[in-house]
Amino acid sequence: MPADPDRATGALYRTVAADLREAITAGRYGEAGRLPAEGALAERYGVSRGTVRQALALLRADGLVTSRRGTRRVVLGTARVQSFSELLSFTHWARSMGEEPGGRLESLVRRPADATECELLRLEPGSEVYVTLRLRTLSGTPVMVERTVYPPRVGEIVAELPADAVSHTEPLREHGILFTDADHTIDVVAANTEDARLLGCRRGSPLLREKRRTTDPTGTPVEWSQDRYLPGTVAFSIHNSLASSALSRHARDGD
Amino acid sequence: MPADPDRATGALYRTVAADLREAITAGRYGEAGRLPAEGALAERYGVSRGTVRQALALLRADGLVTSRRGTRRVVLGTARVQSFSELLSFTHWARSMGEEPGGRLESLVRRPADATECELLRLEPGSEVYVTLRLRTLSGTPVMVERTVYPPRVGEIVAELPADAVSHTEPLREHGILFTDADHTIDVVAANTEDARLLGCRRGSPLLREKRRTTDPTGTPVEWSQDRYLPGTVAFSIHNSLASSALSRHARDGD
DNA sequence: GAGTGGTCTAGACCACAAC
DNA sequence: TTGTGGTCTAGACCACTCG
Repeated sequence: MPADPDRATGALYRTVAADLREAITAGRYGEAGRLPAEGALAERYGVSRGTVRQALALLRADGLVTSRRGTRRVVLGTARVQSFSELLSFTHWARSMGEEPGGRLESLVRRPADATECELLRLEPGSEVYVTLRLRTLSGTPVMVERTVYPPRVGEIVAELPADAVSHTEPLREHGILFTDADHTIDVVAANTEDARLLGCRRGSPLLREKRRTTDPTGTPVEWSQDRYLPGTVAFSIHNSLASSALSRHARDGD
Repeated sequence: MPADPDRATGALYRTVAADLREAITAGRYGEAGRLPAEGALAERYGVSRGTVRQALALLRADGLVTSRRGTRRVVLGTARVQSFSELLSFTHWARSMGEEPGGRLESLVRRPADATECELLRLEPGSEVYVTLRLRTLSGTPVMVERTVYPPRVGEIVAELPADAVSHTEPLREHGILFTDADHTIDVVAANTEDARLLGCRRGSPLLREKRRTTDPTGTPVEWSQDRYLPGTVAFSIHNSLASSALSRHARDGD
């Protein structure tokens, strides 16, 4: 049973969105079919037009439907349902695909943060951070090396986890650490000696790198991570439109 | 003079959003400062609260501010302004960075579409497509190889362009071909013989690949492209939140 | 308890697409 | 000309955070 973020809260517009999403995925409006008018949907669901528009905004952001003044909305494609949580948690993601996630904590050290880390985690100079190095596997096969830097408040909790704990984001959530916003940067990097040893590839061979900075609801950074994937194991997908674009392309930015 | 998507239309909420974005970027609310309440902003701008909320939704989608029930919004970071058009057009993007975009059309052929292309461009089996191969440069240095497949309607226009035309999206816009939605997939691929020759790298060396399918306002596909970048030249950035996530991670998907 | 953002309503007018 | 989505308003109530 897949999680359904649209029904996460009791909000009416989420219910409407979930229902429409289901109908679209089931092909009930056709491949490139047109949706009913907003007014018609409002009547069908017994809600106001504003509520229907909130629901449709969710679907539009996901790239499920278009929206254009003057004409009905058109079905663009079918859903790629992946919750924010699935994206941040390797464990959650793997399980949602039916794969068995594994991992090994290679090291966990506590040390003073360097200048970059202080800036990214918004810490006072000289603060200590907790740094983890993990090897991640899918069904036993090495897939990714993960280097994460935690601020003290979060690192203290991570340090208490058993070394063989598979998921780390779940225990953190139970301790009241929430992940709500993330900035990702994706590029290619050459494997260093450590990467090569852990992943079983050659030093210098290419890896897909995702750098990620995650914050909690108050805007306080809770983690800064650098994940390196073996080529051919994963790909990242993004939807994008004239109306809303959270994706951008940058010239080379250092390490 | 940078383009300002927020002021693109005469919509009030875009004006408000542009103003707030400017204030945030100028640091007028501090590094992790709190925004005024929605009601206060409504009064300041002389608009209703609903309009203020529309404006704030734009900033939230860009990862500029948080939003949480019960407390004021918090400034998350400063703007990474990049329009949809900058993202799709190599030429537009390069110029916005102050670099000189260059390019060379290596080949343009017209041939029957294969099964994959028919599906992606939603064409009848046996339809013809136009396929281009371009080398893209920044200030004379090779950066990227671009292979694009166009449906007939679009390809006919591209085929008429002079071989030394730098931009292709701009002429297309003038011919009434609009780009409004795109799906991107990012991964790593090994350079083939052709890539290596054009980019001046070794065969088999890693390239950052972006696959992209773009549609117009009616949902009709207008291009399918595969761009391959030399490592260290570009990176892709995405913002993401519990409220809206257009990003997802996939297990290896074929070619 | 006071302040704040989240949700919902009912209505209005406009800009645009399509017939 | 008709129908559609885009924009805007004014007001209401609720859920939540914080002191």
